[in-house]
Amino acid sequence: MTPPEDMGQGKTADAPVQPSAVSLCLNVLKTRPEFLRVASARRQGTGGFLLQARHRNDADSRVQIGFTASKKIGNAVARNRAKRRLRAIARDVMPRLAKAGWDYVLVARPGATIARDYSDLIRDLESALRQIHKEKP
RNA sequence: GCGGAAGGUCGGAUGACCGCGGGCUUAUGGGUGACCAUAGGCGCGAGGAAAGUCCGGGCUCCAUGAAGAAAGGGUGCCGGGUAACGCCCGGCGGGGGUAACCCCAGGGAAAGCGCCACAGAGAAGAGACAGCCCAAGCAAAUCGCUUGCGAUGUGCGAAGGUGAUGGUGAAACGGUGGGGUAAGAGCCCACCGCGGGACUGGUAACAGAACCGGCACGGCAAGCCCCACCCGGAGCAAUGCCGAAUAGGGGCCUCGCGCGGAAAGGUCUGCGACCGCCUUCGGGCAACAGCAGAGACCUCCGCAGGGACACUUCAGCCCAGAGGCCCGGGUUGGCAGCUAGAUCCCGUCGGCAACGGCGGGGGUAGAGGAAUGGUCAUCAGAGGGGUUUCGGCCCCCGAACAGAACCCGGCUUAUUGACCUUCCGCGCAU
RNA sequence: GGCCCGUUCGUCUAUCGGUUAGGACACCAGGUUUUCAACCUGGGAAGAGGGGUUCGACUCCCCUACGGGCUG
Repeated sequence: MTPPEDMGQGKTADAPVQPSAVSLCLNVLKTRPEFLRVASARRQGTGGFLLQARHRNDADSRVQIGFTASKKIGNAVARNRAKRRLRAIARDVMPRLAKAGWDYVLVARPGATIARDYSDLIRDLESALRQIHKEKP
């Protein structure tokens, strides 16, 4: 497995303007209107979760990510665990495949998000991002 | 050894890499600065229930304070513990278990009201009904004879007696046995039950009990209620501060601006020493102190009324506004509250215990859409499955319930198992 | 987070501690009709779960589960 610090250092060396992986993931969607806007745009289901995405038509080039786990997932422990796993795969995949100026929302699925193998979740997100970017508006 | 009972402890360990939330800190850059950004370093980071929100508090705000009463709600054997509790401890009473032990909202039903379906004669203060007994009387039968009277038993039987008997029912106005009687009945007796109870023990609940009473007083108060005690309401999304933005609002409702007095002060009117200014030297102007007066206003006092106080009273405050309700507009920022507290551990003393006193020691989650995740390694692991030469070895599976949101004390509920302590019953050995 | 309320046939709802738990719509069967609808007749179907009080609980009390509302 490639050491992540090598990858990060290489990126910052090439393009210092681009935000690092950490700051990228810190932009989190919070309010209900933001979530509703993203949900009304494109969506792509996978084995472990549902991905929603939308290109904000503004000058801001940041990437924003939101996480959703409804009461269907289970009790508070299960909901938190699902969000953590989604956050973990987003941290892994998003710096490589996310497009500037887009909002993404990851919606947990009952059972699957917690039970599915971690490497499968990574592959799910990679393929889902490719699909969702391929779609024509 | 088997089967039980009670109480307690733990809630996997170590490590690697990549990440998360606070805190402290270093460097660089920016900024006058508070500070911000980036990169590092150090250290900390969920529970026994963090849960349910069922009780009790702290804290904050609301109402000016005190008292009282009503309403409403809660608690309910006794004593103790506690900040407090509906919690805990120790007793008492009742029930269950061979026992260890467990369970119980466990005050009052002679203060009153209400209810007790169906069944049953009857369901609450009681007598009706059926039945039983029976004087008079009636009927037929037998016997005697003086032939229309007497006797005997039988049947019916108004009035009267009786409360034993009565398919029932959750519950039936004491039970069993004997005596007694026309039939019966605590009518009488024995035992049991019940009620009262001097006295004794105990702080008390309560226990024991001489003696008395022939027996009345059914159940339900988690039905209303009575008694005793407790309780103001809302909740950290409370609340305070800073900033931004909008507005500088609208509507509805309730009650009000009264009377009398005082004159210390303000005020006003008159007089006005000294000083000041002006002067045509006559005086004039202004005004402090002082004196006298006035009572419009301020002020003060009294009375009446009103006001918000959930109600009433009193006190206080206010009196020209005071108050209540609703609608509309803006913001979705920051800081505080925010974690050391009725705290935990150890020792010792008091206490049966809950707990308390004293001494010593320990401590770092504090987020704000919300932090613990991912990939692994080693070890531990009650036990289960497979294999077996029954010593074992090897392989596989193998933690549950669950995440702080102001903080504590309890209760309740969920939960993988393991371990420890004490106790009871049975069996075996000595 | 905090504060409240509720749970009865498939659905919406009644029900002074004593019932076989009532009604409407829906469902099923039969009748009517050439057939369908409508109509008529009949039928099935419920007290969230657990404990307690009581002779007896949908009803009263406690606990749990689930659902809903309000709140800056």
